[in-house]
Parts: sequence; C-alpha cells; structure tokens
Amino acid sequence: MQDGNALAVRPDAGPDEDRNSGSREKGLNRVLHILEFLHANQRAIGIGDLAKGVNAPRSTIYTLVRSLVDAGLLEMAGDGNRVYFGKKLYLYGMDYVRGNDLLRHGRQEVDNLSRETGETSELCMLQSGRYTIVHSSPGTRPFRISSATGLQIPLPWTASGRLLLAGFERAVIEDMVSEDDLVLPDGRRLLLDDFIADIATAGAAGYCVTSGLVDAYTKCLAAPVFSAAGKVEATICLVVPIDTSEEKTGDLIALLRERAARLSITG
Amino acid sequence: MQDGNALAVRPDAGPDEDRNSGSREKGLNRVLHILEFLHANQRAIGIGDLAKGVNAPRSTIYTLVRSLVDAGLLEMAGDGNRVYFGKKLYLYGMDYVRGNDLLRHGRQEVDNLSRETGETSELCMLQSGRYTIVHSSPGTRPFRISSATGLQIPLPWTASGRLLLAGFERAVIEDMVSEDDLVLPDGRRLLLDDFIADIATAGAAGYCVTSGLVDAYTKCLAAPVFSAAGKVEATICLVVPIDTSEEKTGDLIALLRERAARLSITG
DNA sequence: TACATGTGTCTTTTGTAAGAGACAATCCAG
DNA sequence: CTGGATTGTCTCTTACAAAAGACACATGTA
Repeated sequence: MQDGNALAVRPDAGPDEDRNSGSREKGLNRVLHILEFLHANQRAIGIGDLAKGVNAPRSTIYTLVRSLVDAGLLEMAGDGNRVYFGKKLYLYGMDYVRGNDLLRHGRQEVDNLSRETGETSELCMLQSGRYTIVHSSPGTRPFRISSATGLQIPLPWTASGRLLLAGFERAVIEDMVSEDDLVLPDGRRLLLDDFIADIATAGAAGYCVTSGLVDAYTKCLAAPVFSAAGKVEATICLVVPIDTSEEKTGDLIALLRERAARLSITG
Repeated sequence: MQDGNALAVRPDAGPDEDRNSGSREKGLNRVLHILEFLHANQRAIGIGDLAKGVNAPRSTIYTLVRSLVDAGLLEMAGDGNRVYFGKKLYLYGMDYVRGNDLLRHGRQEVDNLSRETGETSELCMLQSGRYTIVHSSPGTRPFRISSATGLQIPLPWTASGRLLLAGFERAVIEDMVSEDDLVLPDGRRLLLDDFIADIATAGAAGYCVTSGLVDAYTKCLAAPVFSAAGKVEATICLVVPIDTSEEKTGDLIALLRERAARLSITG
C-alpha cells in the first residue's frame, strides 16, 4: 500500500545523498561500531545519540543494547538512559592482561620508569595497523602530556611508530599510513620516503628519538621490545622536554634500551 | 544428518526460555558465548574446540571468529590456530575503569590494604546476579588463596555475598541463589533461611565475618561500600588465617570499615 | 493550547546471515 | 602406507534478525 513500493524503483546510483552503507548491517557489526563509538567518546551515551552516532536505526540499537546490557558488556549509566562499558569488558580485559606476559610486565616496567625518571612513560603497540598507547604513566612534571590509554595516533607522528614498523615491507607500510597521517598536528607534512628512511635507521640503531613532532615542547625517546621471533612487538618510550640535555637524553635512552631488552627476554 | 533433530519432535513446550540449542542462534549470542567460554577457560582455544565448547556449527564460529579477530576483540594465539581475548577488550576494559570511580579507587584501596596488612585483599561486586572478585591483591603469606580476578563464586560461600545482598527482597535472593550454591566445597549444606538471616545481620552490623566456609583454614572479613543511593555497591574484604586472634580480627574489621566508608564517599 | 523533540515498545516485512554440508589439505597413529 | 580426525574455505538454502514505521508517553517551549 505504501508509496514504499513506488519508490522501490530506486534509481540505483542515487544521485543525491550518500547512501553510504548498504541498508542492512550484521548485528555483530553494529555492536562493534557501538563499542568503537563509546571508546571514541569516552563517556556514557544516550541510546538515541548512539543510534545517530553509529548511523543505525533506533529500534535496532534498542534491541542490541538490551542484549549487551543483559550480558554485562554494557551498563546503564547513573541517570538511567545512557550506556557505557560494563564490568564484563573489564573482566575480559583483565583476562587479556593475564594471558599476555608482555603486557603484564610492560605495564609494570612503564610504571617503574616514570617513577624513577619522573617523566611520562608509555607502552605502545600496533593495534590493527594503528599505533596505540597501551599503557601510560603520567610522570611528575607540571605539564601533562595528553595521552590516554587506548589513544590511537598516526604512526609517523611518533618515535615508537618508526620502531614498530621496522622489518615491514615498504608496500605494507604504505598501506598502513594514509596521506593524512603524514600531516603533523602543526600542519607540516612529512615525506613518505623520509619516514621509511627513518624506520630503517631506527631499526638499525635499536632506538629512536623524535623532537617536536606532535607538539613543539617535547621529544620522544623510544626503544623496541622484541618477540621471541625477533619482531618488534612493542615499544616503551619516554616523553621529555625538548630542551633536555644531550647527556641526559643519552642516559635515558640507555635506560630505556636496557628495560626494553629485559622485556624482550621475559616476554 | 541432523539426527539431532530427528530425535525430536521438539517438545517445544517452553515458548522461549532456554532453547538450549539446536535452533538457530543470533550471531551476537554466539559471540557472547564465545567470550564467556574463553573467560571460563582462561586460555587460548582452537576454533574447532571453541565450536564444540559453545555448541555451535563450525562454519558459523569460523566466520564469527574472523570478524572478532579483525575487530581486535580476539587475537590468534602464538601457534596460529587458537584464539584468545584481544587488545581491544583490554582497551575497553580500561575505559570502564576510567569511567568508574568506585572501581578505580577500590582497586587502589585493595592494593593498599594488602600491602599494609600483608593479607590477601579483594574488591567484590555483584555481576549479573553472581558474586564476582573484581580485583584482588595477593598478600605476603606463604599460602596462596586461589582467587583470580573475575572469578565467580556462589554468594552463600562468602562474607561479601552476605553484605551484597543486604536490602534485597527475599524473592530476589531466592532467585539469585541456586540449590547448588548452598552446598559448600566440603559438602556441607547451608539452609536458605540461615543464609537470609545472615544477610540481615550483616546488613545491620555493617560488616561480616565468615569462618571456614570455602576452606577450613581461612576466615573472611568484609565491609560494604555504599552507592550514593545507599545501596551496597561493592565490598572490600580480607582473607586471613582462621586462627587470627579476636583482637587482631577486630582491628582489621575496623580498618576495613574505615576504608570502605571512605570509598563510599569518594564514589 | 498546539508543536516540536526525545524516549521506549510494539508490529510487520524482507534481505541476509546462520547453518548444513562438501571439499581439499594436513596431521598423526598404527 | 592407510584411515580417521582436524583444519580452513566454499556454496546454497531458508529461517529469522534487522529495519521500517506506527504507537504511546513523556518532556520542553513558543
């Protein structure tokens, strides 16, 4: 009865709006989007907004969210009609930590480093082709380097990024790094060739230092943690003021490399 | 040969309820089962075994696992054909911690307690009607109380369980506690009425002590953490040798209650 | 008062994902 | 070597979940 039928002709390549997503999405994908959206926003979201945020029908999100809340993956936030991550995800996350020696020891090492040096220290890994701060410990300096756990940053912006890509084929690297990734926060643009050259040097040297890349006031020192297979599995890094003396920087790098090497052994 | 179906005329009496299996399941539910199964087993599982474990068709699990691995919720384990939790779940879990003051402070308080007292200390919450050890810190005693984070234990076995159920209707409690839950590890059987009486006493007293319930050598001291609404949101507890003196026990309870009260305020 | 906006629960429709099964490729025990 | 068990990929069908949309009930605000 509805004109729905009439419209059914659907001129195919609709000229107007970007009917970007095929109308019907797998429920699991919706869920994955929901989780990503919550992760990106870092706060409880109303179900209506959630539906908008992941570009899905309200009714679908209602049913999915109910399932997820029942399962404990999500929880209703205080005021009643907002949702955020739930205890179950925390428990699963702890399971991951327990099953992952590198992460377990790496977290500890990073905490130690920041306590010993007073600088911000981070454990970084590749996460589905993106650079991810897996754990960070703030350090004691007055200024705070903004770096929440789980934050994802373009690989070329970081010292760790250069180490993590050591040993990858050029094609793979090109694939991981988008054009936008090469543009620094201040607008400067890196050349892909320079970046790839950096990767080679860093890999050979066994450490990497970048100055004033993400911001003008800090430099980043990083050392690689190797897997048993000899691949760079993670990096630990220190974020220090850009005017840190050559000598102190050298000392810190030595310290970092020693700790990273220790992590490589214990897994 | 779906003789599985053959045997049946599918009594089907239950309209829905736990259609244990056999019928077509929503993908999301399969995923939830997968996660639970991995959590229960605490180790990487082969895809074939996973399919058996969650009682699902192999082809389905293959596709779902691929989605989950691509999404980073699961990761292939070292040898290649086993899966376990992935980094994404860890990141989401950290998000949960960040958004949850009680958990964040509670973890810290528990760590402090076990360091100060040398005893095993735990933070416990209700998780979808089950008692859950959300965080535990081992203590320095030679013997190890087995209590992994995320472990779920029948409510009647614990001091914390008695506190967590304070303020619930009798019917709700009956619903949460199965017959099996009332049977202690050593075979003794609690009476539901006794348990409910315990809950009332514990709630009134503002703390709870149980002796030799889960094992013959320890007693468990617990104090409630209240939400702003006045509900018991969590408990912190200490596991001490059963022969700890009355006096020392009293001191520890006072300490516990003080810390729990502080948590109640800060959220 | 009307009118918009947001929320939560229904029903109906239909596109597609779950499932069964076939297949080749390993792997291992006897 | 052979035969059984396991692994990973593929194809096809149809049962069923995602979507659309109607509804009821709050809000706020002109």
